[in-house]
Amino acid sequence: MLTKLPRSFYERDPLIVSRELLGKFLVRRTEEGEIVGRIVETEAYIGPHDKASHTYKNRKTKRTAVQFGERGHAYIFRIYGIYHCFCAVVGPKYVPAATLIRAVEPVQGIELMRKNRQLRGETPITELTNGPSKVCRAFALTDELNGIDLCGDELFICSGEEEKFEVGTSKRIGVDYAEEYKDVPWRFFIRGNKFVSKKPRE
DNA sequence: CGACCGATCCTC
DNA sequence: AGGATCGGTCGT
Repeated sequence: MLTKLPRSFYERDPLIVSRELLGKFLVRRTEEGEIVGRIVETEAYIGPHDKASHTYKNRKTKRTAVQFGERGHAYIFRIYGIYHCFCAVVGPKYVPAATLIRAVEPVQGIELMRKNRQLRGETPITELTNGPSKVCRAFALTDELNGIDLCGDELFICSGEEEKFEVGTSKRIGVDYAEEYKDVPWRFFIRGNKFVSKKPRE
């Protein structure tokens, strides 16, 4: 039994929210069916001080605007021209912050995920959603869904039957340019889970 | 306006 | 190890 997370869940310290999103269920409803994945890896980006964040120095642009709005909305952005990343806007009001969903464990709608990924040939299930842009492909998350309310019915996150797990932390992936913020332990993952994107060095 | 580059992934 | 591919960002 899945219960949609209330907005108050997102309106807390970004590091707490990022950690507590582990084990929760990401749900996407499309015309073709419902897709569900268990979140196994997240990262926190906390403007305005975090040099890895798009909202560093409170940079407010067309792209980053949703991070300055109501908590609990989707921040979806394009990366390397061809991929997307999906975050939940989190934190106290007026602090632009987001939790990047880096990996999920497929739970439901697995064939639809495969179709959305447009992969040729057989791909092991562990390769389906073990990275932020793979999650976006599998869950059909594109620019049009940027800013969508995660308290709505198209894309949302639920609590449910939570298996017990240990939380691991590490530095974030792909932000080595961020100077004194490049090594902060703001990546969270379920220890030992097969669907985590990269072998963590804790 | 031009140059540079990225919260990535796939193929060689 | 390198390429895809384009909008954000910043310097001229």
